[in-house]
Amino acid sequence: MANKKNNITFSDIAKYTNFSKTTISRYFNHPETLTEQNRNIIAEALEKLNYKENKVAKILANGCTEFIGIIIPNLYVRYYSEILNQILSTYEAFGYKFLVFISNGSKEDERTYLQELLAYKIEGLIILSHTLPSIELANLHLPLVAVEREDVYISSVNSDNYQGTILACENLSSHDCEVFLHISAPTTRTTPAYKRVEAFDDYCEKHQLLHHTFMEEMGASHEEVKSHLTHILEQIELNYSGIRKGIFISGDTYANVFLNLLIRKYGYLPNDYFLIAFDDSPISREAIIPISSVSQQIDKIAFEAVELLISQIQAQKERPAFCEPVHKIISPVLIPRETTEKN
Amino acid sequence: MANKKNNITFSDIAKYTNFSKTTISRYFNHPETLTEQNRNIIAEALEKLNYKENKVAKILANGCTEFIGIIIPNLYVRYYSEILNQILSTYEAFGYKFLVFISNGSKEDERTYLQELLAYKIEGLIILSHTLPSIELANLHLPLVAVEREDVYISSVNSDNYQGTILACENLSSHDCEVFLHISAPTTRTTPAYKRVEAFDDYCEKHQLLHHTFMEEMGASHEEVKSHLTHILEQIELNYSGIRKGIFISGDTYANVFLNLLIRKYGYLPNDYFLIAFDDSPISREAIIPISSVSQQIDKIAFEAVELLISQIQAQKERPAFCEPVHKIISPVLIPRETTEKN
DNA sequence: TTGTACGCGTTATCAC
DNA sequence: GTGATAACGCGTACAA
Repeated sequence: MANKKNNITFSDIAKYTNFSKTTISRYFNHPETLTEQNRNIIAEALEKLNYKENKVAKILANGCTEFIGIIIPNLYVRYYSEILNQILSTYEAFGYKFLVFISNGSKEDERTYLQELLAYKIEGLIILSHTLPSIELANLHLPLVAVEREDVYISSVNSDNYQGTILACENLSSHDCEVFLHISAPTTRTTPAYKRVEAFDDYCEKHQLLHHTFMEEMGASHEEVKSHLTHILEQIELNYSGIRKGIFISGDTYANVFLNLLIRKYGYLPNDYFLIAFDDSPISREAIIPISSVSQQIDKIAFEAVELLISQIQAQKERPAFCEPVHKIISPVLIPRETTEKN
Repeated sequence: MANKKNNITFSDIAKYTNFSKTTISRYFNHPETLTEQNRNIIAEALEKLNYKENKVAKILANGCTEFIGIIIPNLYVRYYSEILNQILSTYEAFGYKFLVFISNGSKEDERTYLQELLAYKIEGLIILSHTLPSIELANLHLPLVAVEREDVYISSVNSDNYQGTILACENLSSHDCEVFLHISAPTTRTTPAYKRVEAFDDYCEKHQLLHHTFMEEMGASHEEVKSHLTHILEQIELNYSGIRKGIFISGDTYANVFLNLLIRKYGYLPNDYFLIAFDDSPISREAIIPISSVSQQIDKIAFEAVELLISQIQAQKERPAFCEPVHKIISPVLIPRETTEKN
């Protein structure tokens, strides 16, 4: 009944039921073409012989792996772990399985991951790492969606960094801030986050507001970040003392550190400080004083990314032609909290 | 040269080089059995025809998927995202690929994930979710390693929760705390974290210390946690005012909330409060006052889990007999920070 | 050292 | 409705 490897196959079921392998296959893929009686016979046999399906064989025969590859920089940054969380959760909706690689920033390694993913015949790729240029990725001729990274030659889903920044500025305006400050790590022009820099400047210049941007490399460790922000805080206290400061910090990990520095200095958040962060990761809500933040709606980004990818997978199956990159934008939402809405 | 699907296979390479498919296969799997000259010829052909390997076919032929399945509760909790991070990173060391499912706590769904994983012929499973009892998992007769969950019938890797708690208590002792308090969410006897409760009680009773355990359901949201801890803090202030309090909080997310409550009340950490948390996730270091914490050495746990799983996979290949469950314990390390080491 | 022939477990294309 | 038969792409006895 079972072969040496103790693996029940269609052949075994076929022998047992006196049908052919074809009929067993149809039982799974086109059950409506069988009589109910025969369906029952097969169902019983499957049960009795304890049949387990083998998708590897299925893939080889019909070419559909239902695999999507993911290359993500790390899971240490909240944004990434949450977006992976949301992407993996789309299994319920779409049924695609995910092969996940963590990229450590080495191009060499990342190319290895790509080869491995291609070898497993992934149907599409979601890429969050920013190591390889999009032109190289486009040359894979594989359905592909980038999330929050350079996306000149490939499809992508991003949050509207420009609009989100405007929301933050408008909130700071509504609190009559007298100087607008932007704290950010350096970004390059092709990066989605660069839009935050642009938007901040645009807004301040349009409304003729006193403003300044602190843009510097913050370092990788918490201690480095803390020391950089300590220095920035000193400058702010020196140059803008006594006036209402609206501070927009790109990234709420930084914002949390900055807030903690203020609290350790004063024991409370001084009245002339108004803080808004970006991302709205849990730390914003859990900070000692809950931090106002621009939420990226990560669940939507993830869902749209998978949906867009699948639509491209299907498009390519029908006509394997070149697809124009599609760029989707998700609107962010301002979550006002205590660092701006004081009472 | 290429077939209709534009897929180069061994056949194509064979025709092109006038070797047989077998020789091409050997080029990859036993290159030493070819002359260097022929190897070069084949290498050139592979290059010229742009051959891409197909691991799906390979799997079907030799049965080795190099897939490991992972079922993890979520990536919202830092411990899980970090352990997934570390597990995925073992690709460098072992080459196994990971199929990841997020379990939402439904048994039904989890069984679906298991079936899916089995259909893809995973060679082993790492399970962190605690939805299904280990007896059911053991019945899969699949190499299996549990991490930080009930593990009566299956192999596991856990941190030494008992020893970690003792380390915490010893530190609090060294600061001459007069009352020992333990704040924890409820745990059940078969859960690894239950050992923290036991160890705390054992230590306090052995040393005849005044002690109390606050064990209550904290709720899922930050706001709920905050409200529970506010209440606990009130009780502590009421019952133990004026004496040195050593507080052991199981989980540094809770510890951070508790610390923030103290700082918002006093503007600083009062001298009679000594705090130690468990887990040492980034929040411990990044809290407004860095929190002393018992580190679980997640990197080691992840590595040992994968290593143990692979050893079981190999053992089963050699003699597919029943394997006694193996339980590995990783020693935690106390990371002293400002909430205990005051100056 | 190299080639032949068959197997892995399923799907697809025809016939019947 | 059902059944042969040939793919799918690679590995491996066994033979040469």
